[in-house]
Amino acid sequence: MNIRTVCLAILNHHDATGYEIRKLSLEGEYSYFVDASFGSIYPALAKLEAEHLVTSREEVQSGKPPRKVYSITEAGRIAFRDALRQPPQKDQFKSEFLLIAMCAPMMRCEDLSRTIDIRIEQLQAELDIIRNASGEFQTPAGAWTTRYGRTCITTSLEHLIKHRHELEEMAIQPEIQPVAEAAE
Amino acid sequence: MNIRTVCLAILNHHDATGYEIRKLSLEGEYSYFVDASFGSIYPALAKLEAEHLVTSREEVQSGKPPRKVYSITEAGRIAFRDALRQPPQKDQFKSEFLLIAMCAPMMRCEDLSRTIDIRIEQLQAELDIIRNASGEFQTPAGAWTTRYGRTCITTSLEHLIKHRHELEEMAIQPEIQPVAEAAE
DNA sequence: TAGGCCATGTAACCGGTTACATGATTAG
DNA sequence: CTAATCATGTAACCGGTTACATGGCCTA
Repeated sequence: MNIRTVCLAILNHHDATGYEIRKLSLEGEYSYFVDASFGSIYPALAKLEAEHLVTSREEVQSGKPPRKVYSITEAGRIAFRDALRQPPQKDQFKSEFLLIAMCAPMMRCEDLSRTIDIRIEQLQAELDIIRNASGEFQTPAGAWTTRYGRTCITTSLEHLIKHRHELEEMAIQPEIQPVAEAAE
Repeated sequence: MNIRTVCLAILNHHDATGYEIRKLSLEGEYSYFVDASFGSIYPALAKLEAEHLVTSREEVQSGKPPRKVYSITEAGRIAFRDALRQPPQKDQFKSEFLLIAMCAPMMRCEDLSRTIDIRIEQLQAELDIIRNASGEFQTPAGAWTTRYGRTCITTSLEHLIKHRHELEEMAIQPEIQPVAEAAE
């Protein structure tokens, strides 16, 4: 999934500036697809314009820098439709967390617990993003996608909360100091 | 999650050649983390060796090309442990399929159905990989990771099977030809 | 006999990120 | 007064992929 196609996808259902596209790709309904940075979006838009797949108009605003609003052209819609039709490449679910989980026995319990906490927070943050996206006007297809995402993330979160202790038990337990005798 | 760390992770629990590391990253228990190609693995291993984090020995085989078997060193184990301890970067779940789902209304029903079929096959293939990985000798942590992965993928698959028709109804329905009158 | 598997490695390329340059406005 | 938000864009860099080079053995 390259930036180019994502730009077309977003412009396909509403006009937007490069700045807005980045926000959508990080926080909005499009965050499942990419995390795009300015350094990739602006050149992609410029290239799409050169190919006449999008057009742009400058909107001068008082107080703020002028916005360059892009719109998709008919040729762009066709190009996008064609891109959609060809078989999608394999979804990728890459998790650094799982690598850490797999190596639990070589971690100190406190480090592992902290890592799990962070992971839980990340999953909750993703659910928040989805909840916010659901609030906005959405197409039925957008709503379907949102429900799908929510289901997957919720399952992941619940499994992690339910089974984290099993993993934590595998970590290196802090040696109980024999100073305990002093308490007697 | 860079290739370098993945090589260390694999070598951390058994010796391997570059060729084997690639297979593990594509099909084995490590497929959650990367899909690494030769072009990245061999240079990574060479660099790790130059840094004394791994060592290698050549094993001549009859009939087959000689294997270069890598082992992790004590310094490598320490470097890996340190890498594990720092907070993991956000997991990424990037799905081209979801982008297509979001655009269901602009697709022909047959194309959409085909895409969903492919996606289901992919998910089933991933489950097969996990099932095979479970069969092998595994550490408890490996088993935990495997269960986690299986839970997430199973949920995804079941949701998709259960709700695919809702999405398919949104696609462009093939126009019913008024030739139907002929049947009367 | 064609294609796949084993096995290692290099070079060209490319898609992306990071950091930089610029600058006004607004909220804390 | 500081930090964040709005807003666009470029240049250097980097981590990876793709394709190439090489070659024997085994299976269909």
